[in-house]
Amino acid sequence: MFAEVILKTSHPDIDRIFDYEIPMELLDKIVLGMRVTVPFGRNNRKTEGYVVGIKEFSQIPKEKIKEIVSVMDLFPAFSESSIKLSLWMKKKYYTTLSQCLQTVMPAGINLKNQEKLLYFNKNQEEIKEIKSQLYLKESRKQQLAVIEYIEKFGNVTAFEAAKKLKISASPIKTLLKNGILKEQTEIKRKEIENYKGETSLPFDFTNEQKNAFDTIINSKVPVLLHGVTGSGKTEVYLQIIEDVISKGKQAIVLVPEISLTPQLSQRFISRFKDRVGVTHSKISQGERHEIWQRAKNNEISIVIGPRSAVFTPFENLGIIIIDEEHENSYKSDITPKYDAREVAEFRCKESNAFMVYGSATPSLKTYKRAQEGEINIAKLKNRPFLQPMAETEIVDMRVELSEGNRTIFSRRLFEEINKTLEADEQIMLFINRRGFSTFVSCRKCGEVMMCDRCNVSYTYHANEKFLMCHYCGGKKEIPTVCPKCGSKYIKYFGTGTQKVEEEVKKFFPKAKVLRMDMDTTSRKNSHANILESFKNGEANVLIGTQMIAKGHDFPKVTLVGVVAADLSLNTSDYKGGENTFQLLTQVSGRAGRGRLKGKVIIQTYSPENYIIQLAAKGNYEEFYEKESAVRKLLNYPPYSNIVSILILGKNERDVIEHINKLSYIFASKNKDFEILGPSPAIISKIKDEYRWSIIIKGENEEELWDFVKGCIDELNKSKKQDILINITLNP
DNA sequence: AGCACGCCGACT
DNA sequence: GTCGGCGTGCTC
Repeated sequence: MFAEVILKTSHPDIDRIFDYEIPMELLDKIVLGMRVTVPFGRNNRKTEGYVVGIKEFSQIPKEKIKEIVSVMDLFPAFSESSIKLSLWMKKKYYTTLSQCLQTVMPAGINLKNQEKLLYFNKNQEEIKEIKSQLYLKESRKQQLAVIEYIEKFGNVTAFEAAKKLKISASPIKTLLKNGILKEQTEIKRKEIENYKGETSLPFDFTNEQKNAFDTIINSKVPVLLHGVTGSGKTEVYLQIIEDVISKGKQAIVLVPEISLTPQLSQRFISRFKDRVGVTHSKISQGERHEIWQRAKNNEISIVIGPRSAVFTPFENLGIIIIDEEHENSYKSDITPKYDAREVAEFRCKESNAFMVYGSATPSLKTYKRAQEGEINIAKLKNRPFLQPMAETEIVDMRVELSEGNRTIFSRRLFEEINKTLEADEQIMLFINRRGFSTFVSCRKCGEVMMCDRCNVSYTYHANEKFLMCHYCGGKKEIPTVCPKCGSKYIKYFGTGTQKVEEEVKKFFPKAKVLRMDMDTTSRKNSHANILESFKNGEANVLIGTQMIAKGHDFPKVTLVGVVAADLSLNTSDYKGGENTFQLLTQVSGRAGRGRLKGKVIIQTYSPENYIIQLAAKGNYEEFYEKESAVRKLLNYPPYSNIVSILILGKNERDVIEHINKLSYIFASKNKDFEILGPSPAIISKIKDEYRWSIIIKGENEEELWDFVKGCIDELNKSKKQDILINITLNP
C-alpha cells in the first residue's frame, strides 16, 4: 500500500504529492488525514507530512519510493472534507496546500502529544490496595514499576516512563484502560463545568422575527439578516440553532473577536448549556484543542468564536451564522489570507447547511448580492424591547470656527456634556480614527484635498512635506491657502484620544475620565478592566477609538459624542465612506440602551456629506444606493475586484527596482485591467523595510487573479532573496 | 525549503 | 593543490 503525502515544508516547488510505501506494521494505523514522519531528500531528513490519499499502486519507479517512518498522532488530524476545503483554499488564496492543511488542522495538536502526562485516577488508599494486588500477580510486575515510578518522580508522559523503565507501552495502556491512571494535558484546563444557572427560554417571536426565521430555514442560498441594533437578531439565531440541533446537526457562530463579550456567550450558554463551546484569543492552545476534539466527537453541537472557528470539524454541519458580517476581521491577515465568509459559504454548500449573514450595516458586497437575488434577505426594522434609536444631531464645526470657538468641542456638545454630568449619567466620546494616515482639510469650508482620479484623500507626508495619493502615486504640494475658499486655516487633520482627554479634564474638571486606546490597553486584560470599571460607574466619561463602539451594553450611557466624524471619512482608501457609515451607526446604538433616552452628537466639517447625513438618520438603503453608485462610477469593489501587490525589502533601491520590473511585466502583458502605481505604500516603511505597491482593478476575479499570478511568477524568476512579495485581493 | 553537487577564484 | 563562494537542480 502507498500513501500520498503532502510535506509540511511549505514551498511551491515541493507542494505536491509524494508517494510513500506504508510499512506492514503501520498498515492499520495509517488512514486519511494522519500526520506522519517521512524521510525526505538525499539526507532522508525526517519531515512532517500529511496523508491525503491511500492507494494500492504507485506510478513512481519502485527504487525511488521510501517508507513512512511513523505516525504522529493516534487520530487523523483532518478529514476528507477538510482536504477538499484545503484544495479549494489553495486555489482561491494563492498559497500552498501544505499551508492550507495546517490552517484547517486543530489548534494545539502538537501540544497535546507533547504535554499529555500520566496521573493517578484513584486516591492514595486505592493505589495502595492496587499495588498490593499487583504484587501478588507476578506477570504484572511491570505495571507496578510504572506506578512506583510515578510515585517517585511525579507525573511524566507515557513515552518517558516507558523509556526510563525500558518497557513497552503495553503495561501503561493496561493501567489506563483499567482506570488506574489517566492521561491529561499539562496545560491546566478549566474543568468543563456543568451549567448551573437558569435556562433561558425562547421568546415569542415578533412577526418580523418569524418571517426572518422562515426565510432562513427555507433558503438554499445564504440569507442576509439585516436588522437594526436591538432588533433581536440573536434570538432568531438561537431559535434557528435550536431547530438545527434538534435534527442532530451542528452550528457554528462566527463573531468578531471584539464583540465576543461574556454577555453574548452567556446568552448561548444559558440556552444550550454544555452543548456550547466558546473560543477566543485568550483561551489556551490546550483548551482550543479540547473544543476541537469535543466538536469532532459530537460532544458539543455549537461553537462560537472568531474567524478561525469556521474550521470547526463538525461532521454534520447544519448552519453557519456570521454576525456583524461587515467586519474586516473576518479576513485573515496572515497566510493563507482566507476570508471566513467565503470559507463558510464553501462549507455550507458542501454540507447543504444554512448560512446566515447578520448585520445592521451590511457590507456593500453582501447587500449587492442580496439586491441581485444571488442571496436572500430578511429585515428586522423594529426594536421590541428597547427605546427607539437615540436622537442624532449633526454639528457643523466650520460654523464653530467662524464664530470664534477654536476648541475641539462644539457649543452643543459642551452643553450636552454638562447636562449629562449634572444628571449623573454617562458619556462616551468617540474618536473614529483609523490607521495612521492623515489628510489635509480646510477648517473653514471643510474642503478636503483629494485625488481627482481615485476619489481618495491625499495622504499627508509630514517629513517630506507633500501630499500623495497612495493608489496612483500622484504627488501634490501642500497648499498654503484653501483652493476653494482661500482661507488660511488649511492644515492636516489629527485628533487623538489623549488630546480629547486633556480637553475634557480642562473644561470639565469634575468629570471622572477613562481612556481606551492602543496605549491604555496594551497590558493584558486592561481592555476588560476599563470597560468593567466604566460599567460600574467608576467614571462618567469614556473616551476611545473603535474599541468602545462594539457590542457593549452600558445602560447608563445617554450621550455619545463623535468628536470628528471626518477622521474615518477621509481615509486614503475607497472604503472610507462605508466604514464611517458603519461606525457612526454602531456608536449611535451605544446611547440609550437602558430605560433612559439617548442622544448622539456628531461633529463634522462636512455636515452636507451624504454618509454622515444618512448615518444620522439610520437610512441604510439610501446610503447603499448612493455609495454603490460612486463605486460603480469609479470601478471599485463590489463592481470590480482590486488586487494590491506589495513589495517589501530592507534595501530601498532593490524594492523600487523590483516594483518597476513588475510594473513593466504588467504593462507588457496587460489586456484590459486598470493598473495604478507603482507608489509607496500608505505606510512606506515598517521596521526598516521599505514598502511599495501596485494596484490592479479588474471585473472578473478569476481572470484578474490568474493574470496577477502569472506576472508574479515571472517576477519570481529573477527575484532577489531578501525581497518579499505580498498580494491581497480586495484589501 | 533544504541540501548536495559543481564549477570558479583566493589561499596554506 | 585545496578551501569555500553561491548558481543549479532534485526531492517520492
